[in-house]
Amino acid sequence: MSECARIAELVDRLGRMAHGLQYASGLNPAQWEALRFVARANRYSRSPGAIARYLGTTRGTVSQTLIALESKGYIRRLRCDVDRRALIVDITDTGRALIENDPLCLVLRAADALDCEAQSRLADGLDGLVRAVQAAKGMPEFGPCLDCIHFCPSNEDAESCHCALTDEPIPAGETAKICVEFQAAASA
Amino acid sequence: MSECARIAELVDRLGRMAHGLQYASGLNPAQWEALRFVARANRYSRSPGAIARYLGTTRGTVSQTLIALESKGYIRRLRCDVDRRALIVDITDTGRALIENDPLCLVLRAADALDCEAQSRLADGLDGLVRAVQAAKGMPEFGPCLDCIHFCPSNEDAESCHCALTDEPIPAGETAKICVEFQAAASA
DNA sequence: AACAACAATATCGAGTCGAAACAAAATTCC
DNA sequence: GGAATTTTGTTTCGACTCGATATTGTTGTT
Repeated sequence: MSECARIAELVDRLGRMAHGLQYASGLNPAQWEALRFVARANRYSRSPGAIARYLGTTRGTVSQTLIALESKGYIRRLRCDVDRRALIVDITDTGRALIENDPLCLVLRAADALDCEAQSRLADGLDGLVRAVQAAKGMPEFGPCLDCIHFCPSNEDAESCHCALTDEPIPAGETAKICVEFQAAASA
Repeated sequence: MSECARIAELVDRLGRMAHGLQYASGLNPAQWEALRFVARANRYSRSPGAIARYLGTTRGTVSQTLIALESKGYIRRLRCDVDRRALIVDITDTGRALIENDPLCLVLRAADALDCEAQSRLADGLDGLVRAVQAAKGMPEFGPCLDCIHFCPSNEDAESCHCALTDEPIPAGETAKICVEFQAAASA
């Protein structure tokens, strides 16, 4: 069997395992994935539509996933003042506490056992795969402001970076969060 | 962010992508995964129970998945003569043809773009992850007869290997198939 | 100001999932 | 040999997913 076929099989297997692990704490995989995203996305990206694009699913499905998460008390859905069609999703304290018990931490701990060198090689390999498939299927990229082409770091003060797209300042705590509008900057 | 957390995130993302890709040709992810397994498993491992263990799901779910696959004409379910509770699942010619269009081949082609060295490092890294998580969750391993502790290669003739567990001969075409009873042989 | 085009989300029906209850066949234990 | 136990697959049920359609809000044009 070629190395490629082995990789495809392992990806399949790992995906299935990750899927199974995420039936935990009364949530299902889609709910865990949405909650995780909400915890890591910046305020422009916490809408049902953006979540759907990130998860590669439909807005209808996300709508129901979020209703389920809200009824369990892990998120809040607030009507946006500027655009009254839109919803802004926020994680609650209970939700943040739940994330601490993320079932995928098991994968994380498994990765922890590898040596440093192997870790970064594995991460790079995975990253290449993800990018290649994303490109092949025309999926959006998503990434943190820090690595985005629209990110303008401030010269004077790390507190006052801003986004060239929205022309708004980016609070210090938000620069590492995921954004819908992400476009990879030039270098790797 | 630590390298480990990046790995966990990429695994999550890759899993979600694989999930989404598998809504294709009128099947869903569970059906693709079951069909793929049936195509690769030896005759002792093509039962609903074994499929459930492989996929990390329940027998009830697999039962329904198989009924769906049979109604679409991709598999057959035959009552076993020896144990009349058991079913043996067989892939049909239509099913075999469908597998040629496996949506996960996209991942395979993405892996193809990597250079040889990177491929085997990625495969080894993934393999380590899969094993670690399997061990942590007490999941069964699954593997081909060739790498199994019960496999007895024949001295005289490659045609007549046999299994020390069932004490039956293993046809030549079956030695690379996946088995429920798999136990990894000593060396890596 | 009216109207059309567009965008964000909600709703609905068909199909699926996991868990638990169930039935049938095989095995174990007296 | 026969009752209890285990194993195997199915059925049922409530919750969820998916994709299509409907609803509601926004924006641009005349």
